[in-house]
Amino acid sequence: MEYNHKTVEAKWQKHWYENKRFSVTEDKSKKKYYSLVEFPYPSGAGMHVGHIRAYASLEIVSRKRRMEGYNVLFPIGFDAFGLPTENYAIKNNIHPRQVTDQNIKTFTNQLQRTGFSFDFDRVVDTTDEKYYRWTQWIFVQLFNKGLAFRDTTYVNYCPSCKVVLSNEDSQGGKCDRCETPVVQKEKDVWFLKITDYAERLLQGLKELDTLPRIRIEQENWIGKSTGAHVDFKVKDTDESLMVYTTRPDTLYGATFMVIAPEHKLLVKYHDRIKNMKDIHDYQDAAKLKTEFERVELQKDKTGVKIDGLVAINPVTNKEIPIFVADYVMIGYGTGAIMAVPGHDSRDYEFATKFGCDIVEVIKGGDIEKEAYTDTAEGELVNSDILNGLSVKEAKVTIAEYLEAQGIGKKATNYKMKDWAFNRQRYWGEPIPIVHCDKCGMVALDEKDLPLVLPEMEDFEPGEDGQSPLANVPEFVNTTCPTCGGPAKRETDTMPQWAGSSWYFLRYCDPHNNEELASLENLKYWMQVDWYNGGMEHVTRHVIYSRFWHQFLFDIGAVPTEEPYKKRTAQGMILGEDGDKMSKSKGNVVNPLEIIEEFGADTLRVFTLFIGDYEQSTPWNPSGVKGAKRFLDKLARLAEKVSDKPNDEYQTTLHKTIKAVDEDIENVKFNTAIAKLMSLVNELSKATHIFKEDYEKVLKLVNPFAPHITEELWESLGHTEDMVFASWPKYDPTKLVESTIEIVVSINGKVRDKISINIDMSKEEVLTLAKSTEKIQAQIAGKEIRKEIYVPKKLVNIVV
RNA sequence: GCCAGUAUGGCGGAAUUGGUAGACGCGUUGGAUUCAAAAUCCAAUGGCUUUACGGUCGUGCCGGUUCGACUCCGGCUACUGGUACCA
Repeated sequence: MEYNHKTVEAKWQKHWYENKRFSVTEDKSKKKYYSLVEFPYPSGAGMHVGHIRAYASLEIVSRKRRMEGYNVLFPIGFDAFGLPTENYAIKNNIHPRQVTDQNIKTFTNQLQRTGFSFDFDRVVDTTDEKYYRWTQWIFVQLFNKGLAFRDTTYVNYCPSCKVVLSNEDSQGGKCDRCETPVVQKEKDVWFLKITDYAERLLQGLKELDTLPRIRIEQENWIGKSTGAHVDFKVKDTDESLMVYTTRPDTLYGATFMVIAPEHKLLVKYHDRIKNMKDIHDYQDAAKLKTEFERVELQKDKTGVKIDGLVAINPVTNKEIPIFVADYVMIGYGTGAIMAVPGHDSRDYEFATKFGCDIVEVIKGGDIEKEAYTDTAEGELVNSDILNGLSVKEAKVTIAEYLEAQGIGKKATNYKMKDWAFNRQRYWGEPIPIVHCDKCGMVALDEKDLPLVLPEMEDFEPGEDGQSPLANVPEFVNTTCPTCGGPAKRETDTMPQWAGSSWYFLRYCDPHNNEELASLENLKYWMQVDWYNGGMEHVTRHVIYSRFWHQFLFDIGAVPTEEPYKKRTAQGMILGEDGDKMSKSKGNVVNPLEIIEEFGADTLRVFTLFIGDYEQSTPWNPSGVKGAKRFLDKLARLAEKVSDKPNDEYQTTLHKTIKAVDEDIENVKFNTAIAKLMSLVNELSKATHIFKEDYEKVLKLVNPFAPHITEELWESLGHTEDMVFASWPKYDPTKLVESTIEIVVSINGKVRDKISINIDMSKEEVLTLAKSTEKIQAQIAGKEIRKEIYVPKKLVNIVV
């Protein structure tokens, strides 16, 4: 019998959602479990099968946890501010609000058609003013603690989107969204001082249960390094030029210095510098270079020697030249370096081009040819007090020496930069700050939040990177909350990362109008027990949200320092052609089409069966029917159900219960399903199936295919639905077989198989093994040198 | 460049405290059922070789350890992701 997936699935979806089977309350009598998936950006294209797969993992876990007796919070929401919606709205002359509402409707429908057990009473929408009121509130707290500030910098600017981009949004010199080459533009922008939390963000990773590659990616992003600050006297001035170096032990090899084009030394001593015009020209040229060009041109070092200023190496006391070059960045360390060309390939290249001295200070290479950089270990030479020491010893000695002389001390640096927190577009949270001539920048009072986005007709961005909000005088012109005088509102909006940095907190108390979420609810639900999302969000989103969470912890708004206990990341489903799914390539698979033809259960099973969950894998359209056949077979087993127990398949059944349980916990959904398929194959060969056993099977399959299993469960006479039925346990005594088959090999090559009793001794097994016809033929006339018996596995005879 | 991951049949992928390589699924071939088809069921399915029994080769490449290596060690190659003048 084949079941009709359309009627069955519609029936159970109606039952679940109308009866709010997945809506939870803070029931303190039960253990809680909080499973979190990254909420989607509700694009106009709707979901693709990748979304289904991303959510399916914790959908399985959540349904399993419910059956295990947990009170499960499994929420969903929409990260709905953003450029695609705004661009679509402009193009089609519709308000982004309307577009967003429509897209959310589409997504919700798709999610429900797939049978996801989300708590739809807790849906959050970042563009809802009841939500972004609290996003703004958090910003105000950050601002009041000095963690939100404005600074003039050169920023990445996309001339097409007409927005300023963070470094993260403009990788490879191209706009993340539209691929237009990015240009540099001077602008006053908002920053969040995430660097203040760098060390804590790094330390907090120790507590996080995650794969090494996920942890390492975050560690690299934070980029901690340790070394020293060293002062280099500038000759004939009181000035010291401070550098940061991770290799103070190579100080004797520092034969010149390089400062970034933006370095303030150039301003302070401009009248002493004789070639100031050359330097100005160089600075101007550097400004024009985009990040992309800097990277592309990295092989060709450029720079200008400062004529009029000379530094002194503090340990050799030699005069060394100072250069300006854009391979030194103003934003990292002190914006100045000591160049050790003998042991740094960048410095080597620069020294060769500009004719600087190259001194070997660590033995082992040939600095005539190239920089010797394999210097994690080695022996110091040409280094006076360090001569003969190992690198390790030299680091200690020089550090003590520098401190004693007062010319340097240990220092730590982080690659991570402050978070550029702004966007010059309409469809984002307005930044709740007022600019007053008298009082400066003033945050809005809590009672004046939310600062609502004004209704507008025209969302075209202003010229010159201005936000469209600047075109609305009613919005811009206001009064100062402090002095009451005339003032102007900030017109930038927040970046997309804002709303997603705390949404998991709102789920704990989504309708609270007094605070972002009550401490009581947060204490019950937090931390998130398991958070699954994309590998691409491991650095930015996860770090940004951890930063906000640590800050909220510091001001007492949340009860835990870290938000997440465990983090996993799913692999992508690629198009049939092996490329990333994208509209432009035309290889997107629409889940609704699969649901129509094969059913939601089939789609769910197949997206998890297709490959290892944490690995990317191409979509295989013909494979879908395999999942469908499995479910049809499972349904057909109902015909064999009987009240009589059956011993035929007990070992397989209990082994499968154990394995499926473990596989789900270990994110091995593909093998869990494979083992269920094997079990169903075996059961379909059995003479009959004991009813209780069939129920166990249905429970195991239920998290993967909830509709059909509910239907079959009901057909067995159950009136309570399966959602809270108990998860099956295996019986350890049934895992052991009395008779097993083992392999007999000669010199490691399999020659025969024998059936043995589980408690036969080694001697008995070996005797039996040697007695078979095939083995006799193999060992006849040969000398047996060694006999190996691996209990329950194999016998190996060496001849 | 650096960091991480991956490499197994026609395809997606299983199997690592070293112990039957290819579970499970797709596809293919043959058969049953059918007026026929779809669906379903049964069987076979890594290469070469053999009528068959069997033999032999085989987990990206080269070498090593071991009774035994997809698994461990040394040396490469290719692809994917992240990151990048980070001092």
